[in-house]
Amino acid sequence: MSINYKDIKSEILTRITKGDLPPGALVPNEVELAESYGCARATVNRAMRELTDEGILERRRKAGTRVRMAPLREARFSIPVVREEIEGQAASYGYTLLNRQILHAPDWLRERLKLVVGDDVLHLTCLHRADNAPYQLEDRWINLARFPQAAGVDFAASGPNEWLISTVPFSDVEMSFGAAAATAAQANYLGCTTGDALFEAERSTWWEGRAVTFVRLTYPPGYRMTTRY
Amino acid sequence: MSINYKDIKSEILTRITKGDLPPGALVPNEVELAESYGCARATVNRAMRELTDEGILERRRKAGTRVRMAPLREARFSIPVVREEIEGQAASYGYTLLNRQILHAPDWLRERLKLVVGDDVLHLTCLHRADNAPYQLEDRWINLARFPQAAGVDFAASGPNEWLISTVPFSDVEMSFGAAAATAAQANYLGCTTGDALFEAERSTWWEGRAVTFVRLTYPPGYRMTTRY
DNA sequence: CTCGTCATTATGTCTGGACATAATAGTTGC
DNA sequence: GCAACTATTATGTCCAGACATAATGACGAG
Repeated sequence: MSINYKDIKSEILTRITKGDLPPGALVPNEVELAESYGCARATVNRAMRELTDEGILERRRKAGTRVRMAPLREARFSIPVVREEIEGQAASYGYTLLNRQILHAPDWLRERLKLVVGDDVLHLTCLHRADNAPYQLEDRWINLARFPQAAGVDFAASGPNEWLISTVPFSDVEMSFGAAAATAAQANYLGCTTGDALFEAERSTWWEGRAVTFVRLTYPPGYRMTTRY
Repeated sequence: MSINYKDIKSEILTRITKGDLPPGALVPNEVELAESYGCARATVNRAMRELTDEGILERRRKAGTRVRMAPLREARFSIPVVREEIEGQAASYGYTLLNRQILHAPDWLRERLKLVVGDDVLHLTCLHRADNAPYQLEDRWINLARFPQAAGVDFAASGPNEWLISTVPFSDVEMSFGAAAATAAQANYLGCTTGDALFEAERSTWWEGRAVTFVRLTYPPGYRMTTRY
């Protein structure tokens, strides 16, 4: 029953929360800690490295390890595939493709995705339902200049989300959340009133410096996106 | 110039995105990989462990390592202290305490924070401004049964956020985002019209199983919370 | 055929050593 | 006093080996 890197993590964490190691304080160096815990430096190193990844500590070569001034608290949350999200709530999943067309990228999209004039995009509008009630309105734009094969896929049966996830890689993502008043079209599909406050999530995805897709997800009034950590 | 665990990570990642290792595929075991890369198993282990943490792989003892079916797409973002967020945009930060009172926790709060009937809470309402324009309306509730010292702090000069961060530890957090129509009071403080669509973030915090604080942050129309990864 | 037992296997972690690298602090030259 | 070098120091990474642990799959008893 020897010392575990997890024990060291929680021991250090206790010292911090007890005020023994206030924000900004210098944590003993790895060699000293290893000696005092009676373990190898690698073990201490792992504990400290993870605490650093978690935003609790701050490390600089030669300068040493310090407790972060304002502990960088990171919210993480997974963005599930809608279908899984709905089925996870023991509700039945429904999907409808509302609209599909190929067109030149509009100006605002060109700017967002850094596209070139004349690039074609596939524009899809889909509605996802949970137990038959509108759950999410998906406004999807796929860069055909990058993924021409998307033009040949039939999105009538399953959403572009699922196709993209299994076939298109990505490396850079920008997400943003906000609120907007429902347009007449949105209100119609989501079963609410024009002007209602809707929660909106947008995601842009790139691969090797080139745009893959942009999507705007809109939810009915009252929807909340929740995460725990 | 030997092999780095980062090289292994990106090599595996390339194999995945190239379709060489499709979702669900079994990745060679650590011993084999170590041999083929000509490095120690510990190095391969670290690469695989990090890819697992990042949601790319899935590992089970004896069963081996597999590429995740639906790569767990995680948005991570740090929740900055408002002041730092504003000053980071090269804007001047302004703060006003609008309201402060001690009262019994209302029912909805008791339920949310799992409080006991009769527990006192400190209720604060504050406005944060960027270049004098309303930036964030903070509706803060602090559990006095847990942190009685909060009652003695003067929040006139700086926000409860900063005090909490530097003095109160927490271990469990639940965050949620949504949209809501502006109430008359919110519209007044945020300089918008009643009924406008506002972006709302809520955060509940616990430490050692007991509630620390609950806060609801409301932003003026048009605000977007953005993250990159 | 089903249930429990046990060997096998891949990952999880630790050791004690090594060299690499970044950043500081001290020293030297101007 | 200032700038450029240099030694020192703490972290970053690696290695080769070891034992721990969880989960599977095969085997045997009922």
